[in-house]
Amino acid sequence: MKDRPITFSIKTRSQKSRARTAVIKTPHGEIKTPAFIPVGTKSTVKSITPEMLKDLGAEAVLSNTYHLYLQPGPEIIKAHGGLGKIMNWSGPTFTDSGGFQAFSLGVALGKNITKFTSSARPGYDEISLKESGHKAGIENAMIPAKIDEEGVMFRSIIDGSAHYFTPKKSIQIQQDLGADIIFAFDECTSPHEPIEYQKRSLDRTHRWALESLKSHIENTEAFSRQALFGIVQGGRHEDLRKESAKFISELSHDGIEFDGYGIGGSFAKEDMMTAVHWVNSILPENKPRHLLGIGEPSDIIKGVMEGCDTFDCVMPTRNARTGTVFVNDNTDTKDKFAYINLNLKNAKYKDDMGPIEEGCGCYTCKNYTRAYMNHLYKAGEMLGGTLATIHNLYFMVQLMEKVRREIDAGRL
RNA sequence: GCGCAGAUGGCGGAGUGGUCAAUCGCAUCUGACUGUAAAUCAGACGCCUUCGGGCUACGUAGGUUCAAAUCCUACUCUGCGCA
Repeated sequence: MKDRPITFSIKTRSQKSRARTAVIKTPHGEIKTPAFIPVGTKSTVKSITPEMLKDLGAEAVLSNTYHLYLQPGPEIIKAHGGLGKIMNWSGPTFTDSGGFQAFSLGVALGKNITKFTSSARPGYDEISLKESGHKAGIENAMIPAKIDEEGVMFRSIIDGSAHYFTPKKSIQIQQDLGADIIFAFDECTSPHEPIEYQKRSLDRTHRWALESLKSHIENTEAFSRQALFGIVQGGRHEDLRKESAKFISELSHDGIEFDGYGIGGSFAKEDMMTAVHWVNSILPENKPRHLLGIGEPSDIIKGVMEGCDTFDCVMPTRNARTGTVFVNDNTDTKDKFAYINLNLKNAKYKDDMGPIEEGCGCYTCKNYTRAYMNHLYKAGEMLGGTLATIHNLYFMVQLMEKVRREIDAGRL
């Protein structure tokens, strides 16, 4: 394993938890970890420019293979010189493999299912599942993602055309897209699948991991400039999670292993960190661990303490567009990371002359009032989404900076 | 003044004898959002309720009918046309 495109240098290891601070060096710059990676699915972080993204302090962007494959197509991105070039983002980039879409466009579609279940409300999910699935009126034959042993048959969400994704295909597309860090093709299972299915799926994901690794190594040019992360699955089951962590961390081809690891899949919110704990007990410490699709600030803190280094999530950007912003809660003296959500569309903000968050250093808070934000949403003006996205991402950046400070100071 | 058309919930606008507290859209209020089919989606939206139901409503006032937002009469108002 020499001359890999990324390096991972640990700076501080916490004595109190599994947290660590480190730096991931990529061909396009450094990422100080723990870090939050904003999601720019279709090669744009929705509603903001790369300059805004840079100004608010973000260090990297994560895009999606499936979406970019369908539109504009990998050849167009390649012709521009890659993902970073086409979107005018000079920093590090990640691409997700499209494996998550096997879930989000498959069993989850239209059914109000997320990757989280709730063990606190047994039976609840099954009921809402049935009802909402019926309500969505999606015929089984029309489901836009169907999984078999070799890959996933996607029905384009744009024009209905059929596209078969295999691990090899996902990797080839990701090589064309040219992100610094790419992910193995996996299956994100629904939390509602029984253990038998989780088991079968895990075997499949493991086979796909090997194929992904082989496909990447085969392309020596791409291999030399792009790091590949393997993905651990296994749902909520201890044996499966541990088996997966062991398999993925030991997997090699021609003596070459993954450059880092993604932790994916479905959880119950209450025991997500238990699953992450099992996994990180096994994953090697000297490589970066990315917790896929997480999350909410409180979840990220837990993930950091369990030894995860990078995180991506649509929550800050999506919530911003739908009117919800994160605000630090300084009244909570016990939790230094306490925060609350404000829904700026609420009537109570229509004459609120204060900024989203008092003392916040973001562009939005320095220049605009809550009343203005409320007005923008009510009027359907897209600037509302833009300004709130700036605030929420700035919040995440500040949160991670604080997390790193706390770890370096030996307090986390 | 005459003729024609029309008056429905915050607004627009369906409904033309019972299944209408009244389709739908907008507005409003609230909630959701965790590897983005998401600048989206869901719920509430006359009043009261012990959530079974009860009450008041479709310009106003009468009338017909077992039953009226729907039919008849008068009135008020609005629009258009003619004087």
